[in-house]
Amino acid sequence: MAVTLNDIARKAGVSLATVSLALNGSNKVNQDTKIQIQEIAEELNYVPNARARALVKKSTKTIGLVIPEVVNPFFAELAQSVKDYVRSQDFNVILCSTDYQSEEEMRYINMFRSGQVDGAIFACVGDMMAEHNDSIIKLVKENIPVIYVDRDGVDHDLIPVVKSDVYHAAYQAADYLISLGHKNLAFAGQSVERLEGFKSALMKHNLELKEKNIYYDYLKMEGGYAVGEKIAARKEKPSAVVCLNDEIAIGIIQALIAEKVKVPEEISVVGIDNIKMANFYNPSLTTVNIPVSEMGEKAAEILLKRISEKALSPKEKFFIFPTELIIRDSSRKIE
Amino acid sequence: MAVTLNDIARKAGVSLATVSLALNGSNKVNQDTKIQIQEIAEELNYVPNARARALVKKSTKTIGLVIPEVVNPFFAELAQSVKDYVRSQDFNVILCSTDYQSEEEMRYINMFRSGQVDGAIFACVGDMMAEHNDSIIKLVKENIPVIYVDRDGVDHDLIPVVKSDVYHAAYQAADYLISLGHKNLAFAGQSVERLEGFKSALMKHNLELKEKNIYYDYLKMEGGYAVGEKIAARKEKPSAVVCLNDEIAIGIIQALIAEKVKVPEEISVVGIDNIKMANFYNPSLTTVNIPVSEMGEKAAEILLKRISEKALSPKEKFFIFPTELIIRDSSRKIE
DNA sequence: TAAGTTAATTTAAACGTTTTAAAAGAGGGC
DNA sequence: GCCCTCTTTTAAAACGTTTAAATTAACTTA
Repeated sequence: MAVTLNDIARKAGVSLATVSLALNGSNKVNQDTKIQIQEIAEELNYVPNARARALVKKSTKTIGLVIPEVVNPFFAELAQSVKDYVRSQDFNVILCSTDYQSEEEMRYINMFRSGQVDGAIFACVGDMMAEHNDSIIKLVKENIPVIYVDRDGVDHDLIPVVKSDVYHAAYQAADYLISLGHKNLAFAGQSVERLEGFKSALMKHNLELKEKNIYYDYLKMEGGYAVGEKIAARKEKPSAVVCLNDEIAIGIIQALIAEKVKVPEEISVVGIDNIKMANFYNPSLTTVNIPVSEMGEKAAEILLKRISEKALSPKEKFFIFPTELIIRDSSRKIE
Repeated sequence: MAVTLNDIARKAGVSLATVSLALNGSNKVNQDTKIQIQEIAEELNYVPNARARALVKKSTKTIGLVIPEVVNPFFAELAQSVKDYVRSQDFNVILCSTDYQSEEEMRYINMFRSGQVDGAIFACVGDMMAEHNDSIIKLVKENIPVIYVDRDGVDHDLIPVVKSDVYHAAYQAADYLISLGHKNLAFAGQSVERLEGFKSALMKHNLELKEKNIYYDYLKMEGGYAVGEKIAARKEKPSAVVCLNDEIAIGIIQALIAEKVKVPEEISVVGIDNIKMANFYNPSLTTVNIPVSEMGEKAAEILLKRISEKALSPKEKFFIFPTELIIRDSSRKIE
């Protein structure tokens, strides 16, 4: 059986309270006793029982990280950076991937209410989870702080939001393509904010947006591939495509190439995110960088701060990160 | 404040024990009382306190998953499948990525000893962590079951191992290239088992292995790129390269293309793992599939079984998964 | 009607910590 | 020897569950 404070107390001939105090470095226990107790603890290979400690301290030193999926470079990087930061503060992270299932997110919210975590980060694309915002706010009111990362359509005093300016990112991508001479632009992916940014660039240059140039399809690489095939099949093709993210862009390019449409010679394709693979893809991908690691770190940082401060309403509410156009080989001037 | 069993008991006019029994569906509490209690619990929005429950049940319904990094498609997929399985059994997973740091793995082992998890999966490439095997075995003796996934150089009765036959995978890759007429093969990456498999294929066909054709370099995409540059700079180049994994293969191809060496026309490149990107890369990557999802699910399954059974020594020890050659566009017959 | 059964409920201990208030001990000054 | 102060130690409550054992009530049965 695992050794407890009691075992040490017996062996040292002192009370269990003294042992607890000693091992927690209290200065009201005698130096000699303290050292002796620490030695015995060492000798018995004592490790404090995290479950018992969690009960009395009302804290598990664990946070929940809710993301749609880990098998997605963007969220993987987010997870990595969140984990790195909280780990430096002796916290752990429970991996809560929902696979885009609304009920699964709800299950996590309930798990959080049970006190298994001290706080949580919700990162989510789209607003399919909007129905849960009320439950999440309840969570916060029950003193489980929450941070949103890039979650659309949310605005509540109790929940800080860390986000990048994806509206601007889409604008940058489109604006850049237009500056290369493109006039017939398409957009792929389902994101209100990004689509709006895209539109605003067209508007600024008095370009028309054709409805058939918008592909609202599903978001992964396979979905991108399907869109690429559709584009390749068109008689009169757009000369450039802005994609919701790099994965979709890669899917589209792959399909275009398979259908003998040359990228970037015939069609320029631009992504958003700047995942690592964007730089290693062939052709390397022009994209708009979203500083996801910095965002994850910031989210983790403010979450832990809120956990330790226990103040219900945060002082700052928005943390917006700038995006940056990264020009590579999947885009080029139109002849 | 959060509502407790006591609050419900008071409101229902029964003892706290009855409430506990009722909410846990015990059949020794009267139907009517049970229903009444459940209604009150519902009304008060009661959620059992996971910390208290963990203390008395000596279980957190949480496992630890130790991997080098999530930002790596292979481990991301492993994490996903492990999470999916344990979640179906109402368990959670703590994400323990070590970033290849030995001390970090040790910190996790200590965390596990504190009873924050009911069991753990250690997935690790290479044997850089061999120094910890003793500590891990201690963990198991303290009744925290452990499963290894693809961890080399380990053989202990208390620890089941889930692995793929990577020796054979490398053999398959090399054997296939040789069957295409290649005679001057290179190998990239640091893995004893895979290199041995590679060698055995050469041996079988009486091909010579040149020392300069082995690139022991570091394992990520950037490392692959560096190797690709070195190969491109050689006067007399190998005609085919077998890589430790797909990421390295992609890095190599990217460098070769950048240096105007055509893949597969001049050099065939074959990976191992069959990550999703292998199918979307350009050229699509010939590789050897490792069924990582199945492996993750199996590991999770036997871990949970061991947790529930509490038997120290497992019946079965090895779970080996077959690999499969996937032929795509990054390899071709030699002229 | 007393003893025996069964069903429903409660009491109380247990899990292993932390922490507060109180007790005990040590030393000093008078 | 007594009081005071300061340091060190301890007892005990608390955290919110689960659960074995004990109690109570209601009902059978001889």
